[in-house]
Amino acid sequence: MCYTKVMRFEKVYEPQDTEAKIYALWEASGVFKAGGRAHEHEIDGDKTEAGKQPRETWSTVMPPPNANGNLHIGHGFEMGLKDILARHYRLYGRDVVYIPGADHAGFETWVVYERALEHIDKTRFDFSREELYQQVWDFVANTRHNMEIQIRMLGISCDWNALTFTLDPKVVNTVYDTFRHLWADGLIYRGHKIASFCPQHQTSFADIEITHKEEKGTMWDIAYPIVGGDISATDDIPREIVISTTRPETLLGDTAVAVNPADERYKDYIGLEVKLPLTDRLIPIIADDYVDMSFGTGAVKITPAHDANDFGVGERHSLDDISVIGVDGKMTNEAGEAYAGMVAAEARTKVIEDLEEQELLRGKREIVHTVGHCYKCGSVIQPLLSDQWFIKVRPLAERAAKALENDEIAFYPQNKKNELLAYFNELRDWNISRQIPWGIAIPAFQNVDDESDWIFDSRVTEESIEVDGKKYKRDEDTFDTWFSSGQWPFIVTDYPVYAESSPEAEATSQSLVKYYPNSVMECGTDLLRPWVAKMIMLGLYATDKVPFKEVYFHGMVQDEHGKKMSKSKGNVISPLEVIAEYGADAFRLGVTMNRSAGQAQAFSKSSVIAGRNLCNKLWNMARFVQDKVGEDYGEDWMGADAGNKRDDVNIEGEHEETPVTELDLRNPAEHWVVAELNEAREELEKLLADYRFAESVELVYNTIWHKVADWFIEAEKTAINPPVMAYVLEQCLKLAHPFMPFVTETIWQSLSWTDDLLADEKWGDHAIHDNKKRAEFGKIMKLVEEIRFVEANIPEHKQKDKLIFGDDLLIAENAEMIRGLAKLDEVRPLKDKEQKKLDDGESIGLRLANSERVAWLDIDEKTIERYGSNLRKRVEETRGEIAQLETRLENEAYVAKAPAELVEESKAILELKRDILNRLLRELGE
RNA sequence: GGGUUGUUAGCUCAGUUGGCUAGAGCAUCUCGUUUACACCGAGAGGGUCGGGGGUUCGAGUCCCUCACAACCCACCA
Repeated sequence: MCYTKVMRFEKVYEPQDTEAKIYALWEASGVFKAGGRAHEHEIDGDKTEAGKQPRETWSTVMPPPNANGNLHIGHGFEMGLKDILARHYRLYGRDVVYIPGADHAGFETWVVYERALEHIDKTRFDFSREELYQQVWDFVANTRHNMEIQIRMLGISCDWNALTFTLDPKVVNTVYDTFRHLWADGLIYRGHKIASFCPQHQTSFADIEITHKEEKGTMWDIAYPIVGGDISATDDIPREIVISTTRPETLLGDTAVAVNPADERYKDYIGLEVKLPLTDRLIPIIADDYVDMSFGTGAVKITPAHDANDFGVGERHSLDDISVIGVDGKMTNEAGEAYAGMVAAEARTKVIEDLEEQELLRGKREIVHTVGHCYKCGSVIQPLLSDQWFIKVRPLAERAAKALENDEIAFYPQNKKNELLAYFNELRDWNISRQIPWGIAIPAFQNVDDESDWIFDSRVTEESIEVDGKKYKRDEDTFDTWFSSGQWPFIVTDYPVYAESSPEAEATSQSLVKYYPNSVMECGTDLLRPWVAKMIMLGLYATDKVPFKEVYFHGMVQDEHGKKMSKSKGNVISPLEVIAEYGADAFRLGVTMNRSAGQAQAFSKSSVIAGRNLCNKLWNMARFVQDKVGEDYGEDWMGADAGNKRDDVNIEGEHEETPVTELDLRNPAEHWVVAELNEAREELEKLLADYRFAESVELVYNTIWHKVADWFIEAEKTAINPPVMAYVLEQCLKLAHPFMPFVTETIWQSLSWTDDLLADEKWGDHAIHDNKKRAEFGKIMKLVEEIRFVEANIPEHKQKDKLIFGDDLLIAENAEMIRGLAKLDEVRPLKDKEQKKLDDGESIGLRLANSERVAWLDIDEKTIERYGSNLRKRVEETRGEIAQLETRLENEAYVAKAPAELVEESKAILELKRDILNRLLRELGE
């Protein structure tokens, strides 16, 4: 492995020039592999060696992005967040794995392929399942690795060796295992019931795949003539029953009319028969509680084959079901000659016309109702009676709910737990079969002589098989993609399922078993129900464990104006375009800043710009440090040939960074910066443990820019101390690396004294500071700020001032630093004659009163007067603050009830403010 | 019809358990070529925290209520 020094410090950081090279470096090194490079060289040694404890693991899996698609901004966000965590925990020496995935995207890809078929005037029905599968496979082959390249562009530190494709054999095998176990446990059944069909795609959907939209529609009142019965005896009761419907075409499949048993209006009708309009059939009038008396006419047509509720009614009353609409959305032969072959919408018009002709239409009104649509093509969903595979979901959902109630999984934000609980509590049986060929074939075969005889068999490539002398025909359906991806965490870690063998027995050196359950699942709120819920249910079922210990939901990234991004609106922002313009680090920072868990928020370009600026700032800081430290820096501990050694991996584990033990902190600024960096690191650890990403970015930004660059580097310019500068830079790079990996690594590779990879660095020991010295720098900062304030507030004041100090050791010891920071002409002690003037009560300049220092700026009286008005403003402010504090402390209830420290603090601040006021007044000569 | 979340500076958003002067980035204004950085430095302006009420010594934060917005769920024909 060769890390040739290819990087040079250009004036401006150009991410486009280096990102790909840096990623290649990482990937080749093996740092992203499960456990990192620890097992490859001696850093952590052999785990079996006595005394060595296995490192604590940290793991996460990627929601597999569509293998053939392009990453969208949500992917970039989600992967960026996980990458922050992965890199962060590597820095802490954890045994980390971030497992990538690639999704065959069953339905999505199928839709695209079907469209391509249309172009060559073919349909799916022209081919066998195998042919179609192979064709789709070839169709997507050339774009198969599209998104993998894009993940690299984002700098994601995932273990490519662990990459799992959703059609990999191990996925299929485990999915079959699960299916078989569910079957054996009686949780799989072949359901003859209403399923939601998309007539365009000719497949059924799960409830969750249907989008409901409010739409205007028409409700028709239709008269069904009553046949027979003795109701004719009374003339005032009409010989018809009027029902209301929005879907008159389904009337052809009616097998009853229902009324509420408690409905006085229809009491006498129950048990009678009506003639179903447009047909010759007689259907009964039945009573069922399901009917809402207050809605419409209080009488409902019952079409068991085309409405889920009606199906239920039909079951209760043993009604026939007649399918009048087929899977293609067209009327079937059952609908009668006049309608067969028409699409449902046409049939509706014709039915209305025919009813009108027969004078059976009694009313018509416009209403707004909700209609289910295909989430992909927008077609109106047809509820059709069909045979599908279902999972009895109650036992799974109840177990999952219990795990949630027992807090086995922590949720960020917390309220998502309740949302999920509500979902588990209302979840109904899950249709897991799909009528598309691109997916995992369902391993089930049906006895050709006995429709009800289904067997499990994984020989899905055989169209028919023979078992015990009986011939079986395979099911042509495939699994719902969520059924397989719901098993993702234990599939990708090869975790032994159904307790067939112990996890310990399975664990080999290459095994990822120890990474299950995952430390965290991080994904968008949109995946709560379709994915996270399924993973919890199936994870518990297959492994007896929750699949992850914590779940973090990020909110959806909207466009710059807070609108949902969608292709149809044309407001989609591509992460790749952002990266091309600003770099991957800037993208990652920008998208992470200003966000909180679970909250949908607008994409903010200005945040990306802020991120870009930070990269540049850090870059230039590094250039400066390298320049001051010199090319030879580090030779004394790396050996004289250090410069040449850069060309090889430093596998001897020698010092690759500034040895902390050799650090000699020489001035207050150095003590201060060391303390600030130590605190930032501790704070960062806490923030990330709570998944407070935005605040973490802010912390890093603020530390690097407003602490290290603005104060430490500026202070250091007056007294260069190479080891400390180098150390501070290294700490900054480590602090920032999880958030902006490319620029920090590029810098690491460009510095003369660092070696190996920043991505494989650990937080080592940190330097020790002296608190008193640190506090001194705080005082120096206050003084400098006051000087800057004074100078900025004197109109037309351009000269460089001198600072004169009296009996003030702090200024005396740090005169040069203060001069540099405040851009003063000179900092010098009081001269005798000035002391005399002071003794005589004369002015020697502007007394700096706000910072508790004995010091003056040599400004003449006229200038001081000009400054006076500003000073008076400050006096007023201070008086206001004092008044506020006094009022608070005079409030007996406050003093009695507020915590003692708070009261003490208030008192202390009051003292300080009074002191400041006195000085200000003195400055003004009042 | 139910449920959830939100409404804080011009814009995009932070603000964990109520604690005193509400923060950041970007934008704006003034000044500044100074040993890295104009993708820069120094300084400044800008908020009655959606309206109203309540609890509390103290409310952006808790409670009630109203308004508006977004999202999710739902079998009303």
